[in-house]
Amino acid sequence: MNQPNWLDPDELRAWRTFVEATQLLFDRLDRQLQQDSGLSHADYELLIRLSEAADQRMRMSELAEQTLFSRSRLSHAIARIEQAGWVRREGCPSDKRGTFAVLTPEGRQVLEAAAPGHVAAVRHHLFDQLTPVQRRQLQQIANRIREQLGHP
Amino acid sequence: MNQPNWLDPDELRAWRTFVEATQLLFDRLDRQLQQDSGLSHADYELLIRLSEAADQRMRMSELAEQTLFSRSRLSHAIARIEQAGWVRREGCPSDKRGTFAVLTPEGRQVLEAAAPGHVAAVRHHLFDQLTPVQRRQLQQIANRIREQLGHP
DNA sequence: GCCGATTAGTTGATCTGTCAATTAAATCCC
DNA sequence: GGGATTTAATTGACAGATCAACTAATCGGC
Repeated sequence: MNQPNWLDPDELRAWRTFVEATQLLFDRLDRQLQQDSGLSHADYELLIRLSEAADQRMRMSELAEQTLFSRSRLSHAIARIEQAGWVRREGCPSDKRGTFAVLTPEGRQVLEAAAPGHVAAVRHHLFDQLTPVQRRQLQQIANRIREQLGHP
Repeated sequence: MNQPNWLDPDELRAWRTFVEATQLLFDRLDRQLQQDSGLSHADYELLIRLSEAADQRMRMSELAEQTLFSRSRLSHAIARIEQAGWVRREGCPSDKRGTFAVLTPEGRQVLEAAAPGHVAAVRHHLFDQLTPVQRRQLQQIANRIREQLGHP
């Protein structure tokens, strides 16, 4: 790291294109969700993970892990969507430190209303733009990066 | 968009892997910058764009475009790093509505101190993980997405 | 069984980003 | 050349994220 090993022009171009593309993509998806359903992408992520969990519930710490939220962020976020009536908290009987976040029927409804539009947007802005081969390439590239960053 | 065209399992896996990988990557790079140089990635982006500009200066609106910041966000962000002494503002003589953001020598120093570590991190977490072929694939995929989102 | 260390989760202060409104100058165009 | 429109940039209020500090329960030895 002493004499910096600068990015060559191709790498720099690839890096900036990548940053720009992901930024634009996530911004667009966020906006779509927000406008069509009043959900932030964070909210959506939380609700969908809960909807997939057994009994519509998950321990806070597991939810944090799955969504890559910090515990603090998760506490605040759950407090907000609890306020909105989309989840409720339940204590864990076997570990009294623990809390379950539980998806409410209202939360499920909101999610079900939001999902088709969101999925359509992901499809439209991402998968429809890629060939099947590219989709596999992207999967492999992303997987490599993720693994290296310690998510095996 | 009526009967939702759900993602098939491969697509879902690819999507989640992609989201997770980008999240982890950007988080990691942010943290590295913050800890080693006290810069957020946003700060870094602003400083480097200015450092590349003719005369170390750029109009606010152009800087906003290049970095994909909203104007409001840029105003606030520049106010903060101006406070830190890394840029100053200068009025534009030919268009009195306009403002230039100008990199100060202190700003340049901070940037020069931050850059090698940041570049090394990008290299380590991204390019070193990819084959040259994959790097080209990523560039093309990102480019396709970016173009479709209206950045030709 | 009990004391230190760890783990689960929350809280409040602070920072950053967004949104809508505002100011001021330039441009359009008749 | 003067009134409507557009463009550049800022501002303030609010929403969301981070960070450090905190509480409370469990675990791990011994």
